Amino acid sequence: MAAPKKKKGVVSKGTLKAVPAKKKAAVAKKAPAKKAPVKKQRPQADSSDDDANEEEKKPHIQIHQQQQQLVPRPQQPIAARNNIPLDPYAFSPDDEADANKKYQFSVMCMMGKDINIPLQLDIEKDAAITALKKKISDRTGGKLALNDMILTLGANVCKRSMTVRQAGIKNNVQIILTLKEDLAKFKVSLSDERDMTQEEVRAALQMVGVAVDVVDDIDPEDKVKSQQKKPYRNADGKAKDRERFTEEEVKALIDGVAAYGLGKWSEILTQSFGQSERTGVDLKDKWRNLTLAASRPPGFTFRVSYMNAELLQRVREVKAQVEEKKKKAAAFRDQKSGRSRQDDIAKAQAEAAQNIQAHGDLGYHA
DNA sequence: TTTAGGG
DNA sequence: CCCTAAA
Repeated sequence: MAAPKKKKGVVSKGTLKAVPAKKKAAVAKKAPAKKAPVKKQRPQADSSDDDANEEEKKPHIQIHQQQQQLVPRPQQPIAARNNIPLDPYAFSPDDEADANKKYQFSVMCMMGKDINIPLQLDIEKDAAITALKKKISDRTGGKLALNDMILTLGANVCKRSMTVRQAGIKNNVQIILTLKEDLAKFKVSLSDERDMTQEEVRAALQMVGVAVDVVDDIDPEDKVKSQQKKPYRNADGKAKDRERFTEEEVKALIDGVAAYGLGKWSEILTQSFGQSERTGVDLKDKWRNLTLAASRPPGFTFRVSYMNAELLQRVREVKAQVEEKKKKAAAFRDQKSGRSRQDDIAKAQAEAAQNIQAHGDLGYHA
């Protein structure tokens, strides 16, 4: 643990891991400003489309390093698919009731103010909302992309981060499907990313001709904790140029955790990552996100293609293995030092009593 | 300096 | 990714 590792400073040609070219500019401009008393200010979160702030690259300085090929999203929004002669609104639901699934319900496709297409669906209760959208998409022959639709149940938006059950979906409920394109037409917006009040949702839906109740009958136990999306923007409002972890880096991290243990980020950094812009904190954060990803419900869609079932399974295994090892190590330490949790408490209390015995009254009494 | 967690 | 209390 005494390897001289430098972080932001030298930027030599990448060794093993990806050393993105773009970050070099950022480093270069940050180094000299080492002592600038610049006050960094948190960008006021403007919750815009989370997909829109990816660009803003720097055309210059781009050395010949192979560009990280951006992994395309599964499907493109309607606006981008201008080459389909078919009317995206014209699809007929073909029910094929799989009566053995957990929840069966209907989806009313509110497209425009008048078009309502009832759609019978069923889905596992612990599937992700995204999986549900995928089913709907399939029914349309893929003409409707996942990102085109917003699902609501009453005055609640079914967020992509929720499971079907968490969204409050039950047997025989009716879900409303509204297209983002239509929402845009009416100058309103609904988000399945951030939290919205029921009133906001109700008002927005009303504008596109959908009336819903504002009663919340979702079991509190099934509700997910609020997940406010972070801005991911610099103080100047421009998109932050973050470096996505490459598949190679992720695998190096997983192997590193497996090899050196949980929390050994400095170690992993020096041993499993060659010259890299990453820091131990980066690895720690990434591991946190990886384990979170590994706990996502089936059907959850990730932004990068390498987050496949196999990789996620590996994360789960390493996580379990490493956490267990750490727990046993802690237990061993306690045992070796002749202690136990209970003993610690007893000992502390004894010491406290001792102190009172020794210095107890501190001469405060008359 | 490195970790661990919340932001 | 950032910020920072603790270790």
